[in-house]
Amino acid sequence: MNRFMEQFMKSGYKLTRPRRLLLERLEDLDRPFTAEELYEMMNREGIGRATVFRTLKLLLDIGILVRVHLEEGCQHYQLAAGLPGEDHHHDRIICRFCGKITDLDECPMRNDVAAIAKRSGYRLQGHHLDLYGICSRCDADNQKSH
Amino acid sequence: MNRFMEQFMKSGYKLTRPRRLLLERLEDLDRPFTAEELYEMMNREGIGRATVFRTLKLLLDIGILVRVHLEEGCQHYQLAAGLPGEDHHHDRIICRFCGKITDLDECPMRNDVAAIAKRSGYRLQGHHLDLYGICSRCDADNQKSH
DNA sequence: ACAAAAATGATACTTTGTATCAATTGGAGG
DNA sequence: CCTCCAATTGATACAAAGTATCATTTTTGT
Ligand SMILES: [Mn+2]
Ligand SMILES: [Mn+2]
Ligand SMILES: [Zn+2]
Ligand SMILES: [Zn+2]
Repeated sequence: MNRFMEQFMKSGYKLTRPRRLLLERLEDLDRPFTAEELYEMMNREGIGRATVFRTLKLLLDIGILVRVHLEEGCQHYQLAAGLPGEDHHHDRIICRFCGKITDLDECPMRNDVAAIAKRSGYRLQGHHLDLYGICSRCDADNQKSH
Repeated sequence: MNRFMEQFMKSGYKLTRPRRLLLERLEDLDRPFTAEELYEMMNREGIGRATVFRTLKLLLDIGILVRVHLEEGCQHYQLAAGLPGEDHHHDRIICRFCGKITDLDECPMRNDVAAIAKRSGYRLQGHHLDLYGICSRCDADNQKSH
């Protein structure tokens, strides 16, 4: 009964065997993953295709997962950072080598974003920022292997 | 022989009938579109499925089109803003109502992005920013219709 | 006009995701 | 603990999105 299961129960849905197994796997996944990757894992334990896709949709809805759009290849998922229901702010920095994603705790936007937006004629509602770079681990690895 | 066709020729590929027709349609498309939408348009003129998908890939490669990841539903395409080969900077503001995308001419990042990134242990390479809001046209329309 | 190379479109296929539905199961209430 | 029923499941068939193949056509340099 990990933190995901508790959060899941609160949502009112039944905590079934397939869902429990899936939520267990999530513990380990520290990288974005595709539906197909998850399906292959779960299918080894007998979980059906439809169930995996249905559950993914549920977890998005509940807020346990968020969709991630990487530079190439969309339709990835990852654990939602921070607490659900909170301000939906997901500025982040992504390693171009290994795909690791770290959420920024500070928003690096200038104060005059709103002004810039207004000049373009839009009423601003929100934003999403992705920084790209190389994480320290990959950076170190690449130094060595050269 | 519009600006796209000239740019296309320079790339060294043959300017064939299907490609010419497709590049003509692009003139009009001021919104992001899916491959399927484009296929349906072109198919009315006898262009085959494979050709449309192949040509899309070509145009991405040449830099006439860029891929756009919208909040919901990825895999859209739109005309590349600015000149190709230039700094790959595509910060933009997107209308949540009609999908209109306007590129920002100014980058609203604070000067200390690099510092924030460094604190997270990454070596920063670039970024991508999406602002979200309501465009002036949709804003006005919504006022009226209420 | 000719030939070679590039491109096309029909077709079949793969991949990714969804609808259907009979069978199963979790868990609320007795 | 047992019962019951709505919720859920997985098999299957299907739909949508994209790719490989290949015989035929088109483009372009000469
Ligand atoms: Mn921010
Ligand atoms: Mn910028
Ligand atoms: Zn990395
Ligand atoms: Zn709009």
